[in-house]
Amino acid sequence: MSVGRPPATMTEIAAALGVSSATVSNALSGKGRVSAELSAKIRQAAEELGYVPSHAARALRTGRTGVIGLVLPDISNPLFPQIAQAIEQAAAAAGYGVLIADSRGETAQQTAAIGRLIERGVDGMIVVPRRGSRIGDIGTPVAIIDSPSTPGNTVSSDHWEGGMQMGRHFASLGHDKVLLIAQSRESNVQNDRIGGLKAGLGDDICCETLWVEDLEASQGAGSAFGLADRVADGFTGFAAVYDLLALRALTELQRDGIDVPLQASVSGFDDLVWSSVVIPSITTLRQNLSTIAECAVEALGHAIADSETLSGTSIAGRPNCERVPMMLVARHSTGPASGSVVSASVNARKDSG
Amino acid sequence: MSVGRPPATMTEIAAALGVSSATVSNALSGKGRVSAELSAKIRQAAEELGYVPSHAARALRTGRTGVIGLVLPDISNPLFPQIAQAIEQAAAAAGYGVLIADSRGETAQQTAAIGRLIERGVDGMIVVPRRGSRIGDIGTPVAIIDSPSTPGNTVSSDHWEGGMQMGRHFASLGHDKVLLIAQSRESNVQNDRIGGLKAGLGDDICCETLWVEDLEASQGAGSAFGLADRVADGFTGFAAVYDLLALRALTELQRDGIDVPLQASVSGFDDLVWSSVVIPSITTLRQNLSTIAECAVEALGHAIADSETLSGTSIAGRPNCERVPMMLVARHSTGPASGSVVSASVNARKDSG
DNA sequence: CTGAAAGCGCTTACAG
DNA sequence: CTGAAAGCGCTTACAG
Repeated sequence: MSVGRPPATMTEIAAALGVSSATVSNALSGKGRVSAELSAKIRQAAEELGYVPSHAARALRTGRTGVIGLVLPDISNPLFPQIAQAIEQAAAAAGYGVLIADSRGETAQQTAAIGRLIERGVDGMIVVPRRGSRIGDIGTPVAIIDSPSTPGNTVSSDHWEGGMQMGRHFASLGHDKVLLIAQSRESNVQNDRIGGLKAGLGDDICCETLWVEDLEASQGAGSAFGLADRVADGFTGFAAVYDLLALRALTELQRDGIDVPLQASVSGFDDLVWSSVVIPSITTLRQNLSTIAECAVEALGHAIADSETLSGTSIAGRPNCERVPMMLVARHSTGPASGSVVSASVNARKDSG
Repeated sequence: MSVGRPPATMTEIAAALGVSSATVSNALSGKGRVSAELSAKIRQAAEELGYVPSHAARALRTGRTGVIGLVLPDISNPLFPQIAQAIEQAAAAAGYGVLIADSRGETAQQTAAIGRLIERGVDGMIVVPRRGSRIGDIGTPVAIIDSPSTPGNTVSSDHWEGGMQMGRHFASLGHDKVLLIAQSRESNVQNDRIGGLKAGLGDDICCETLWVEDLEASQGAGSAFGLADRVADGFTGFAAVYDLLALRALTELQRDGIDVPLQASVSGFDDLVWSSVVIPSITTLRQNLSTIAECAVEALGHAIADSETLSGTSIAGRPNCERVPMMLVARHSTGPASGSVVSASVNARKDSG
């Protein structure tokens, strides 16, 4: 593509070759029946003249923009950028552009964001809903990334199974008392993870769940979790429901003079940057975001196709995407007995799942 | 907007009212001279019929899509989501949609990302360049967010001045030996921050810079920074050039039994989530991202307007945007002498700046 | 102040 | 296999 010259149009190619623009269109799209020779000549001319398709014209004519929207809740959850990146990749591969919309704050913002995208003419959208919000029929194809236990969910990681992996990991390391740390009882994702963790730990391990939400409500935000007391009570495992909580737990333990990993193990979920940056680095569970993104884009593509055939909206739904497996990333894997069980692999308890 | 009925067009409004579509267009855009009464009637009809403008048609006709591109480098830098959010806000307020493109990996990806956006017909784009890359004339209006010392920079925080604030903060707390922790010598942003830190600390305070890059080259990634030794050497201040490094420093110190903030102070830059989540929370410098975003969008808007008048590209450039101030967020502000100087405010040394 | 007309660049039946 | 024609919905000179 030479800089400076404006991009050529189909009409110009047609004029240069003495053919009709319909033929140019057919040759370039490969749809109409155009002879191989002419087709080749046209393709070459397009190349030489620096043809760039006009998305606007195509959109006006076909009613499809080739753009999908991505609605993300408050950015304060540091996982979302990675989702955005994965979606952008998958969308680009499928020929879609991605228009972003942020729905931080109230649920009303989410509705507004969706409205803006519709006005811009997106062919469909992928939404990661705000906690506790339901995305109804919005008159446009939608794919939803939330949790398998959410009604209307299109694609998500298998948070429950992930929790189970982590629970088994703790079990295999020989922990007897494990504290589960979560933040919101309203979060489907967190509830799934907690459920899985309990199942993975099994009946022989004592576990208790600390809901930070309650803690902050009663003592004000920013209060410590009181983990040192738990260690005194015999807890050696601390399994947080996402990495930020794990980070909080780790630093609080360290601050209070508890040696991690010698006296306690800490784990999180999502494998965000700092899980591996912190010393000691923490064990976590990585989501397969590229698969999730691909599933979402594919499902949305189908929904878009369907919405043309059928009349109205269609919620995307495909098999094999509702429970994308997560991957355990074991980092400081020391058990309670000063590191003697370090390399034990995942224990195959059969009492659950 | 009633669901189910397809959005009305200008032509339909015109038909319903028995006027021409040109008049409808003029009334709705407020450009042409249309009588107040007719104008009101048209606006009302538009409302009732559920008029939604066709961006595609407008784009085809005017040659402008009302969409700008946002090119971001590797997401692994957790500041970028916040930038993205701020840009989306500012762009929406200015009537633009935001198409994202990710340029992780090689510089070639950045070029490819820019190309994709141009093909999609964006009116212009905002790019946060990859370290060490230069954005030349790309035939489309561009605004660049980097650092004041980068040639071609459009808008950025005043990283140098921010560094100076932080340096003075350490000075005011009475530290004698401060270790500066940075990662890449190629980063303009990091160099600016280091320069400012040194100036803010002044000549009386001993400071040294640890380049982690060198460390990893010689000892492999993931190696400890050896900060405990520094404490033994009398260092009490640890000023990292971004929060992730600060986090690493904090946990390493704590792991090695150093009490923060009693024996050492740790600070970062950017005020990312975890700076306030960690215990103890760390002092940092917050960028004014909404101002930066607004400046970038405004500058880009001017560049887009110019590019229609003049012939070719124009690089955005506006006053007052090249050095947006940063804000100190003091958290654990203890000096080296076991907390006696906790609440000292910023020291007004005059030996620099 | 209002309208008729052209045209942005493409695609899609429909003829030939 | 190829072309002429219409039209997607808007905006913009230009007449009236």
